[in-house]
Amino acid sequence: MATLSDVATRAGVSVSAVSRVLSEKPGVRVSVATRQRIHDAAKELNYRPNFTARALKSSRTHAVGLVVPGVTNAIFAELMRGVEEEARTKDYMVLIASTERLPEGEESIPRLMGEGRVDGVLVQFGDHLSGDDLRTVTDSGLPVISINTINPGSGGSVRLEDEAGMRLATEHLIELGHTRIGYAGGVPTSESGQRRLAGFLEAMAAAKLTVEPELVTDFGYYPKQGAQALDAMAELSTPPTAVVVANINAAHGVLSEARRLGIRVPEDMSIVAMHDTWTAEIAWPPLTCVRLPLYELGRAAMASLWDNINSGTAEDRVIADPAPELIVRESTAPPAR
Amino acid sequence: MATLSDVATRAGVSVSAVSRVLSEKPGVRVSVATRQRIHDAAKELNYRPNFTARALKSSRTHAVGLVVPGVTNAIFAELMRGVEEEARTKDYMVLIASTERLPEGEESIPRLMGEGRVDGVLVQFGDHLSGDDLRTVTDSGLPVISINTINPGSGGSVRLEDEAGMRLATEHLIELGHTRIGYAGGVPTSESGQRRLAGFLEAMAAAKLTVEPELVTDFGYYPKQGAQALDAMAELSTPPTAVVVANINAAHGVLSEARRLGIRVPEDMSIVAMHDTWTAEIAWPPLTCVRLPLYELGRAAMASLWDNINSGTAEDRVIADPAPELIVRESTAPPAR
DNA sequence: CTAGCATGATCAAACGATTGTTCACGAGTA
DNA sequence: TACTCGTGAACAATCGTTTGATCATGCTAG
Repeated sequence: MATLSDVATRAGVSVSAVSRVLSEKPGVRVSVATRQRIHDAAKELNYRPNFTARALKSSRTHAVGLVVPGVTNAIFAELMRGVEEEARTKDYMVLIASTERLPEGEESIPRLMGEGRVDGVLVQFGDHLSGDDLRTVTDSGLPVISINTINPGSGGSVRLEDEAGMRLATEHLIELGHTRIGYAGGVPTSESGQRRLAGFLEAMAAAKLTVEPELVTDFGYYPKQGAQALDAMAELSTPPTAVVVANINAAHGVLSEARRLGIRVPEDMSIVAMHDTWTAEIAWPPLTCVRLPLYELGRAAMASLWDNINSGTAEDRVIADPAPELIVRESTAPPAR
Repeated sequence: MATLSDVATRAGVSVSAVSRVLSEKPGVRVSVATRQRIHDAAKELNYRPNFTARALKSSRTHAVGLVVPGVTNAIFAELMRGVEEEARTKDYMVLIASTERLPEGEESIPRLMGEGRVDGVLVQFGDHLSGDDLRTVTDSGLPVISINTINPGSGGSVRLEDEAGMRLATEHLIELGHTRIGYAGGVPTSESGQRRLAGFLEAMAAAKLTVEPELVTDFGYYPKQGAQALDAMAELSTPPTAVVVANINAAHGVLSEARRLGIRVPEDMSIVAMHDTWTAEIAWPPLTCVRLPLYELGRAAMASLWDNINSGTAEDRVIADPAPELIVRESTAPPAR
């Protein structure tokens, strides 16, 4: 709680002298003696610069906002870990803003962005964020990096190779011998969802397999919606022998629902999912997944935001290293026959 | 980006008038006409009070820190959700500080607390936080609420009924007919760990069952450590027929390891775990758990911190509503014979 | 007619740090 | 001796809000 002027008094100098010495700017003219006295006084008083004062003067808060659809899923956790770690190296703090269950008319996003609380924002648009919210975010004038979506307005983005990932997943099923393959995707308005679907369709087309419309669903990425997707497919006269699920959270829902419906995985139906979080291993059966670098995505997002804050550059980056990788576990097998 | 003085100019009044009107303090004498003009001007300029300036003047940042051992687990997620939601009702923001993989000598905690960035801190001590860290936190003078640990220094705490929870879990196994029951606990220095162990021992004593020392382990709460615990028990000449795992994350590790060792759950060994997160349902077999109110714990923690910030009161609360509840799934069964 | 007072608004001093400008002093030069 | 210049440090304004103190005005009451 010691202030600059406390230190100044104790060292017998002016506050400006203390400020200059402690901030260690090159080219300050202070004698060795006073420099020493200032350092001593600061140490004795356990001086720490007051963040709010600094932020007011410099209009830099050294904090960024992370806007996410929800915090209770493993994908968020991985992403968060990457963001957190990169933020630490940049001497930044992370403010979480979850859009989950936001009451109607709640304006926490505009407030987060409009009050000068953060220097920039990382946004992962969920399925349910409105165009209004999007506009608020992009119109704020703050540096924004959108995660896994190309931002229609200004601002940069970081993305994964969704298309390649889904191709990999689909090819795996095709190689196993499946021909009637279903797709459980996200809501069609989502841009990354479109890329994932494209990857699936490409792989199917490349193998000269037809994709029947009723085998392509777009309920969403939550477990419940995965369950819905499976329900829809199970009702068909000839259900698919394998399903590509565009999100691992939804895949967990698919698995639960399969158990409920008495569909054996992988004997009756193979499941391959997008994203490889730690929950893939504890699931039953352990999920065959495509691993995309979520942690690196988080790091890259934070790094890009930092660049954007400090130099105004805004680029759209694709995180391709490490490359998408198929992790084969026990939820996929050749079709029964 | 509009400031008070921008609004003042536009409305043709002084900044102080604007400040008083917009902050809506009772007992301000401003005519209806100017009041209206001020409101209009503020709206037209889309004025938002600058957070840093406000924080500097009032020494209130309307932000709290949440210090946790890690962000990639479902227990954190539940807790976080509660904290977040309560914070929103109190008009507070949450800053995450993970102590996971903190480089040696990293002083992010002292900085978080010493620079006036937050009005208070919520701390969930993990297994690996040093006494030094603890002292830094309690000595900072900031309001602190510790989560699921009684804080040795000042500051309040919120806890769960760990003891009752473990009793419930153990009694479940006893009722199923198990007599040789193992215990996979957290590191012995953790206070909540001691309470959990106590609950286990009580239930065993009440049933007049002996607890052999080699059946009680204390590796920790991470999946890997759960696996270690199972390894240790499996090596015994007579392994237990059931194991109480003091943390669901560790339980997932136990399950994986059991699969690796060819131990069938629940046929060869029953597993019951503490905490009921969403991962319990996707595990194989779905885990029998004791549900403790983690979400409510998060809310209560934030609410207590708020009280502490605003009135200086610091109490130790036990969150007993809803009461611990046994959720029976498929990882427990009567002993084979 | 003027002291007293309520009303409505402005002034100005903080909060703590940063930073361009100024100042005092002594050494070096003409 | 007078002037310049370099050095080491203090002065003072500023960031945007808050808030106690002050002030101008018109009205009531004595």
